[in-house]
Amino acid sequence: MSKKDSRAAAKIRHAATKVFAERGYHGATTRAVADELGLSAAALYPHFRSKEELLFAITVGAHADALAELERVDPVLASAERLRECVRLFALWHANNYLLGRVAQHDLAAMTSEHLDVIVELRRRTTQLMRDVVTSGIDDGAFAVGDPGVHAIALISLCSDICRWFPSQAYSSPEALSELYADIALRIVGGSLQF
Amino acid sequence: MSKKDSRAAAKIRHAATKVFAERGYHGATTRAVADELGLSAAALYPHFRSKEELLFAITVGAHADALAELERVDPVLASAERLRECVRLFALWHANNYLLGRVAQHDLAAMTSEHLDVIVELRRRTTQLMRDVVTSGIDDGAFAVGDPGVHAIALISLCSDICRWFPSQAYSSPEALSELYADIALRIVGGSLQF
DNA sequence: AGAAAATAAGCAAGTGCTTATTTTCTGGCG
DNA sequence: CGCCAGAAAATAAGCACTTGCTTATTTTCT
Repeated sequence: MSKKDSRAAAKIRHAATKVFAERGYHGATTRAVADELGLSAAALYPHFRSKEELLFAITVGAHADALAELERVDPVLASAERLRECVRLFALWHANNYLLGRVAQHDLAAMTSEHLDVIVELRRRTTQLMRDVVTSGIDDGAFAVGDPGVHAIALISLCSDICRWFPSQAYSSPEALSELYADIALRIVGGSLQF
Repeated sequence: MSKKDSRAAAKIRHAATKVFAERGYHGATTRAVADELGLSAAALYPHFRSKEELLFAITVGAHADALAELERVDPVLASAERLRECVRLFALWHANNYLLGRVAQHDLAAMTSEHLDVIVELRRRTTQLMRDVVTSGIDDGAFAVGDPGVHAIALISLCSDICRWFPSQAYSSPEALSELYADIALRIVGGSLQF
């Protein structure tokens, strides 16, 4: 509960993120998480009531962080610049936090339905925000596509899949990659700025 | 071993695909797979030596099928048409076989390293083929991007992520979706046919 | 009757989690 | 500074349950 306690909890979350990302939630044991910190398995339980609560803490944090990146982007920017910045930051987050992203996307089915509801709502807001950006670009003529929904999904697929393959030998700089992805995003929606 | 045996094995693979897709490999039990067919858990073992071999059979089949779709596309087509067809068929496979795709992408870490090697090779060939398509389009001036590697990854991300969210209420037709994705693919590489 | 298939029963190992106990830390006082 | 009471944290041990898989037996089919 104190500041010390929350730092201990953060260390456990970090270790669990690594272990869950490597083996999957069900494939990872509480003993393996504790081993990562040199603790016994029982040491986790003063901080998290169960393994599933630990997963939820990781997952909700990751989704909230990624959404916060999108929400940082100023909505009064011109459509093309707004989309570019959204995709750049969203891709950047997934490259910088690829272990977190893997856990957050991979183990949704392992959560209680109450916890899953919280995650689904965060994902809904993420998709909605990306769709709004595409829609306003279509409305003001900056983008040249018909269906904002499918293009928003495509943009999110593109970025969130980064954490599956990143880093690779050829692409190990999060910043360079996210600039490339911002270019790709503008082409996906038929943006005209780069022509 | 006989025809009857391989049909029984196919039924087990199909049931396991559903159960593995729902709960993940480690979250699924051999008893749950057998229950899906109304069999006892022991009935799986004449057909597959272990749960992991069952996973491998599913995973290698899925990856080989998806790669076969790409290899069906005639390499002498014009670059834009070739890419469009590759993405259309690859996206179509992932929409039509989303359960298979989930298992094939989700549980790689649960396999033995010998089995994983086989999968990695199939994925390497898939990525290589997509990169070749992009590269030849750049070479003959049909596409207007600099880095074929990152664009091939983007195209594969786009298609393979379909099996994570498909179907949704708004997008439930594999054919319509894959046509849309073929359009998106051409824009990603700066193709000029659609302008 | 004889072959093929599936089963019931169960084993050894591993799971999440609990609890009684020990260790470690903290801060005031001689 | 040393020391020790009280609190906080971590542990060892283990419980109840589930796991993948095996084997001796029964059932099913021709």
